[in-house]
This record gives sequence, C-alpha cells and structure tokens, in this order.
Amino acid sequence: MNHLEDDVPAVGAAHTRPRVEGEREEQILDTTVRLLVDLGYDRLTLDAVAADAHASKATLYRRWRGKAELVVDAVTRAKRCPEPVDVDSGSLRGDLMAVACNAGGLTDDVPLSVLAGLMSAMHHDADLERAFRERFLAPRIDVLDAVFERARKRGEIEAGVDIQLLFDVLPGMVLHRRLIMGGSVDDDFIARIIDGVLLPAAHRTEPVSRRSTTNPGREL
Amino acid sequence: MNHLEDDVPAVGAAHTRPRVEGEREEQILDTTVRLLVDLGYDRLTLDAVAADAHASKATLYRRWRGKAELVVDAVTRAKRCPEPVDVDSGSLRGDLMAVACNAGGLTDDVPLSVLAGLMSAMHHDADLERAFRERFLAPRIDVLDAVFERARKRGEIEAGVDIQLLFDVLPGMVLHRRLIMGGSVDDDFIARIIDGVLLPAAHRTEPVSRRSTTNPGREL
Amino acid sequence: MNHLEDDVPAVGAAHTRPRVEGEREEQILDTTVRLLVDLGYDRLTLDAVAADAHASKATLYRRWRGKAELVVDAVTRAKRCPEPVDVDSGSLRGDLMAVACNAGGLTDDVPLSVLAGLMSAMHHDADLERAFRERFLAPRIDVLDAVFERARKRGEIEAGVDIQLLFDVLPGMVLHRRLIMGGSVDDDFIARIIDGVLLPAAHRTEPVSRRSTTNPGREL
Amino acid sequence: MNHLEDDVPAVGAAHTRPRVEGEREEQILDTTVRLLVDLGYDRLTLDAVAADAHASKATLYRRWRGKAELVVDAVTRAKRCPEPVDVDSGSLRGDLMAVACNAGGLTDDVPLSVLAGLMSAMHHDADLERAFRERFLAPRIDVLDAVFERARKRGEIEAGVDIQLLFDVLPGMVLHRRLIMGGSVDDDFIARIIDGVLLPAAHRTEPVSRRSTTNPGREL
DNA sequence: CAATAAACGAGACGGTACGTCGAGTCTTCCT
DNA sequence: AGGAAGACTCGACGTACCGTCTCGTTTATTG
Repeated sequence: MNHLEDDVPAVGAAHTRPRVEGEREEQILDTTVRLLVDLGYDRLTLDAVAADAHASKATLYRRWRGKAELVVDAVTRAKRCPEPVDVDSGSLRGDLMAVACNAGGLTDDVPLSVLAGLMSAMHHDADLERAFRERFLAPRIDVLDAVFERARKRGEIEAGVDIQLLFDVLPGMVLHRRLIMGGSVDDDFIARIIDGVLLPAAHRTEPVSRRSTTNPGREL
Repeated sequence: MNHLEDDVPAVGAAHTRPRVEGEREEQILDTTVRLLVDLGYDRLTLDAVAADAHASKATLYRRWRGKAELVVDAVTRAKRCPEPVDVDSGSLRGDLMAVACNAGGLTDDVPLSVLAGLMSAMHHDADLERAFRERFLAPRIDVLDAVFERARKRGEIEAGVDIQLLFDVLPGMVLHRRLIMGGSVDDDFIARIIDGVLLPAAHRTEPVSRRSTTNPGREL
Repeated sequence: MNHLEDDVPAVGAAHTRPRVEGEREEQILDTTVRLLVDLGYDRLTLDAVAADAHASKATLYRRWRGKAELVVDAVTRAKRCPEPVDVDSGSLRGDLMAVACNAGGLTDDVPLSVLAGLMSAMHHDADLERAFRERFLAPRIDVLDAVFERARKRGEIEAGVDIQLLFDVLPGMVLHRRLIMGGSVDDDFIARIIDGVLLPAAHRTEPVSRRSTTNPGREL
Repeated sequence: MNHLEDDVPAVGAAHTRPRVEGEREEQILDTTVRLLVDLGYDRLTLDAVAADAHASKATLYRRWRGKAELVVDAVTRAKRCPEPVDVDSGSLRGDLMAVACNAGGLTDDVPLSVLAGLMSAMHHDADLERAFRERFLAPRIDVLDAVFERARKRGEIEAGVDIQLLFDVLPGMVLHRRLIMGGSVDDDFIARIIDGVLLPAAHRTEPVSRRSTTNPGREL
C-alpha cells in the first residue's frame, strides 16, 4: 500500500484540464467525503464516486488500493476534514478542550461515522489498518501525547499516574457515547468528561489500593 | 422488523423433527457465531451460513431480515454468547471486575469485533439499531446501571458525581483500546481502568478547579 | 405415476366436508384450469393452486406427481375441458369437421396453449409424457383413427394412401398456425385444411412419382 | 427488448482482447447451444452458461433480457445453427426437400426441442415473441415463401390453390410428428409428406365436392 | 357413542435458479 | 501520455418456486 504516500507535488496544475495531480485528487477526495456524509461508508460505492467526480474507476484504483484506502485518504486530506492542531493553552484542561472541540477534533461528525464503517474492514486488511493508523490516527495521537507531556512537565499529572491510561479516556468515552449509546457529543459533554473523569484520574493523590478483588472493603 | 421479537421459547419442543422453533434456530445461530469468529463480520456470507447449517437461504430470510439481524440475534442468543450476569460482590470495584471480565463481558472477543461490523449498518437501519439496542445493549446497560446504583447506595460514589458519565468510562476505554488502538484487553487492563480512572472519578472530594485555562469558552 | 389412474368412485360424497374424493378433486382441477388460462403454464405455481383452491400443497402432491401431471389431469378432466366425441356424420368431411370444431376439438384455446407449456417438460419426464399420451392424446387419436377407418370403409380414401400420414395433417397444421405462426384458428380455417389439403391427399388417383429429387422435370 | 437488435458486426475486431463485441458474444452463444443440446431448454441455467463460458451473469443480463432471449439469439446466431438456405432445384419437390432436410431445416434436432421450451414463454412475453419471430422464424418463412412463389410461376401450383394453406403443411406435420406424437422425422418422412400431402394439394384439378356432408354448416 | 386412524389445511423446510449489485481489473477511445 | 468511459469477472445478495415434511385438526370408520 504505497499509493497513499506519493503526495503529488501539485505542480501549479495545468491550465485547461485538471490532471489528477494535486488539484484533481482533492476534487475526488472532496466528492468522496460529500458522498460519505450523504450515504455513509457502506452505502458508498466507487461507481458513485467515479461518476460524481467525473473520474474513471481506473483512475481511482490507480491512486488508491480500494474503497477503504480512498475513504481513509478522503477523511484525512479533504478540505473539510482538517488536521488536528495542537494549541498550548497553558493548562491541561485548556489543551484538551482545544484538541477535542476544535476542527479535526472529536466532535466532528464525519470522521466518527466513517470510523464505524472502517472498523470491520480494518480487522482483515493490514494495509488499510496501517494507512488508517498512520494517516488518521497518528496525528491525533501525537497531539494528545504532546498535550499530556506538557501537562506532566507542568506538574498537572500526578507522579504515579499512567499516562497511557489517561490517553484512552477522552476518545474512548466520546466513541462510546456516539457510536454505541447513540448520544450526541458537544463541547459540554467533553468538558464534563475532562472535569469529571480525566482530571480526577490525573490528580489523584492517593493511589487506589489493589489489595483484593472480591472483597475489597469500603475504602476503594 | 419484528423477526427478532417473536422469541418462541418452544420449551415443549418437537420430539421427532427439529423444526426451526427453538432447537433448529439455535443451530443456525451457533453456526453463525462460529463462522463469525472464523471470518469476521464482513467476510461472513449468508450462503456460507446456509450451507454450513444445512439450512436454506429462504429459511434464513424467513426468520431474519438480513445479515445484520441474523448476527445480532446470533451474538445475543447463541449458546457461546452468554448474557452478562450481575454479581453483587459487595463493592463497586468487585462488581465492575465481575461484569467486565466474566463471560459476556468486555473481554470477550466475539461481541467486540462483531460490533465493529454492525456499527456502519446500524447507522442506516433503524430496525437493526433498535434490535441491537434492545437485545444486545439493554442487558449490559441494565447490569452496569445496577452496579452503579448499588455503589451509590453503599456510599461508594461521591454525592456530586454524574453516574451517567461514569457509565461510559469502562466500555468506552475498552472499545477504544481494542478497536481503535488495536491493543489487547485483559483483566489487568480492566483493573487499571477501574483503579486508575473510574474509582478516582467516583471518589473525588474536591471538584477540579476551572480557573487555570487560557481558553475557557463560556465558563465550561 | 399411478396417481392419475385411481379414478375415485366418488361415493356420493360427504355432506359437510368435501374430501378430495371426486368432488373436491374436481374443484382443484377447475381451479387449476382457471389459473392456467389466466397465467399460462409456466407462470402457474402450485402454491397459487393450493392457496386458490384452499388446499394444502401436500394434498396436491399426494394426488399428483407434480405440476405437469396436475395440469394434464386438469386439462383432461376439468368440467370446462370436455372429451372429444366421435360423431358419425356419414362422410369423412363431416366427421373431421365435427371432431375438430366441437368441444374438445382443435379449436379450443385452453389445451393448445397448455400444450405449449407441457412440451418441454415432456421431453425430460417419461411419466409425464406417458400420462399426457394416455389421458390427453389417446382419446383424440382414437376418435381420429375411427373417423379415418370409417372413411376407408366407405371408400373415401384411395387405396394406396397412407392413413398414418393423413393423420398428422389436421392437428399439425392447426398446431403450426396457432403456436408458431400465432394465427387464430376457426371453423373456416379447419374447413380449408380439410378441403384444400386433407381430402385431396386422400383422393388422389395417381400417386406422385418419386423418380428424381434434384431434377424431377415438370410433371411433379 | 432491443438487445437482440444491435447486431454489432465488429468486423475489424480487437487484436488483443476479445471484448463481447462479436467474438466474445459468439463464444457465449456457442456455449449456450452446446448446453442446450445436452440439457434441453428447461434444464439449462444461466449460471451454467456463465460458468461454462467463463462469463459473468452480469454480462449475460447486460446483453440479453433473460434465458429465453439468450436462447433465441443462440439458436439464431450460433455457428452450429446455420441459417436456412434457399436452393432453386428447378422443381417444387426438390426445393422443399432441400429446405426441409438441409442444415437449418426441419430435421434438425436443436431448433425443434428448443421451440418446445420457448413456446410457453413466448405467450407471455411480447418482446420475446417478436424476437423469435423476426430472428428465427422470418428467414425460414422467407425461404418457404420463395419456394412456393417459384413453384407458382413454374405452374406447379394449380390456379385456385391457397398458397398460405400449403405453407403450414410441411412444418406443421413435422412439428406434430416430432413434438406431439414423439416420432422421429427423417428425409423419408419429409418425402412422404411432400408426395402424399403437399403436392396433391397443390395439383388438385377438380376441387373436392362439398355435397356429401350431413353437417355442412353454412356451405363450408 | 367414544376412540382411532386416515386425510386434511396450513405452511416451514432444504434446495436450486433467478436477476441485481458492487468490487476490482482491463481495454478502448479521446484529448 | 494519461485519463474518461465503461465492459468485464467474480461472488454475494435477496426472491421465488418446487417438492418434502411436520404439525394440529377434522372426518369417517371402527370397538
């Protein structure tokens, strides 16, 4: 799966006919995202993308390995699907709110519902999973990692706290609320997660004892 | 879609020929689960189920509206897919461990990968979503609700804590770890979630201050 | 295929519930003929017959071996499908007209279009072919044979004429006109066949010479 | 149903890949005819044709509306199903023998058994009937018409004789003998029809008297 | 006159073919 | 030279019908 790597330089583009270098590719990706929003992942067909983007299916398969890769690329690179941006607000809470609620964050509708469609495909397609991980996940992971690292340096995270564990809290809860429980996720819900779950876990002074599982008594 | 509703108990059962009432239906569901584990949701075909269960496709479509419904029913009712059981261990921690790690809990492989396959289908099929919600989700939600309610009565959950928020923590983080991050989830990971995130959020004595932010929005 | 033989005595029939003896059987056959006329042979389904006649499919298959046999029996025995009757009018021409144009003759619509449907099935089903031959064909052949035999005795058929050959003329031409050419067949057409083809062939005084096939000269 | 009309000649033909234009189509038709001979019309399945011709069912349904249309086209155009040829032998008898006994004539096995299978379908499908009539029937009718016309000009057909009536004699009697009576038809039988029935009807000098009937109807 | 066995309606079942649709590959034609 | 157009193979889909089967009921005949 090396199709997704060759990010064409987009050489100023032709004047009359939009070749598939850069400009043309974005049109296809935008079409894909638009159809994706309208139809959902599994009702999206490559024939529809081809017809709608006035592209040939051969062109699509020349650039992308298949539906899943195209969608990953579309969700990653399309104009309306911005990259997450890391903003140093000076506090862990502010950083998390910024990451989660800005464009490219967890409150966006498109990536989440697309995620649902890709999940099953990823399980059986290593290339797709790698592409998804590298192109969609990695930037988001990097941003969140940076946020937690800054917080650790600021002393906002207690010493014994496992940052890897904190990592799953925000995206995991949002995912569950949206995809499983079918609820809506807005900035307020994000704030409640941060204030009610994440920060308490980051701040806890006395580590919870793990003495016994069956009859731990009252103090845990 | 009322196929999933008519749960014919068929306790008396036929003596000679195993009609699809009860016994036969379970065979089909078990076959479905087996193929599901082997192939995954999207590589599962109804032709394969029919052939493997020595059933006719017509029979499958007579009972279930399609692949998604069959899978929901299979994951819900097949013998190897047990219902979650609520065990009162005497403590919130013990209850959560029991709920998450026992059969039918969050560490089972089958339901999670199936979940991934169903998610996209659910978005466009209200009947399927309802069936999934009522048959798969509801019992699990009920158990978790009961666990939290007992904990609240025991005083294990602080007064101002939003239990609805705590609800998403465990399944959400497991979901994220398994489906998005691709990690494995074992009892230890569950324990770390409970001890490191959930219980601190339930216990927190002083609400986290909200003064330290550069971009607080409207006092969120 | 012995189902078609047991022509039930129809013992006065019951008073309340119409068993499949005699009376009930005729209802089914009549339903069959009605649907046959409406739908044609290949669009007729046994489910439809069963539903329409308020009979069980099991009942149908208990009496008849399948669709083809049922249809043969229906066309043969239904009230609206009378047997051909042999009338001695005193002349070959009169007899032929009577046989062809009366009820049960060649101008009836039902048997001919049903014939079309049965033909292909007969080729691969010896039982069906036998049933068709014995029940539908035999009585018609017998009548026609009798007609020609009487004509021969009367001297209406020349000495050297092959009666077996004459036999095919009338039904064959009607069949061709109706099924292949798509034309309609009425009494006048029958008369033209008889007068223009059959009787000349029966009367011919000088047998046609068979000298040469490629260059026979003018006289043949 | 215009699939059967666009007879792409594709004389130039591709040099590398045999598209379905022309060459590929013929392969499918030949496969169809071969299976048709082996299995008969009603045991022929499009799945078998597709598998045997290494074609996709989608391709079959893209070109033909269904089994019946495919078969009509196959019987009409396949290499082993030649068109009837009109040979002027100099006499009516010679012409008829040539038409009936040569390739594409009435003694061929394929068309007749196929005919039986198509008949019922034609009754309910106007498109199919039209296609069959135009593609299969028309050339055969034309040839026979030409034969009779030449005979009329030669004076081999008496003045008052209805040629349209003569038309049905040969194919009708063959049809009846083959499909209904289940007999075999060889060149000798054809000759007997011609000599014993058709030519006497064409030659008759004195119209058959109509006085000898007890039930003459309205002077028919 | 009740008990019993046969025959019934209803309709689910396994099987097979149907006709449709989407994925991914390939060729032709056009710019 | 490279893209649009679209036909191709493959295979799963969901539907329809056939002929078989079981169920529970009704009927006609026995004990």
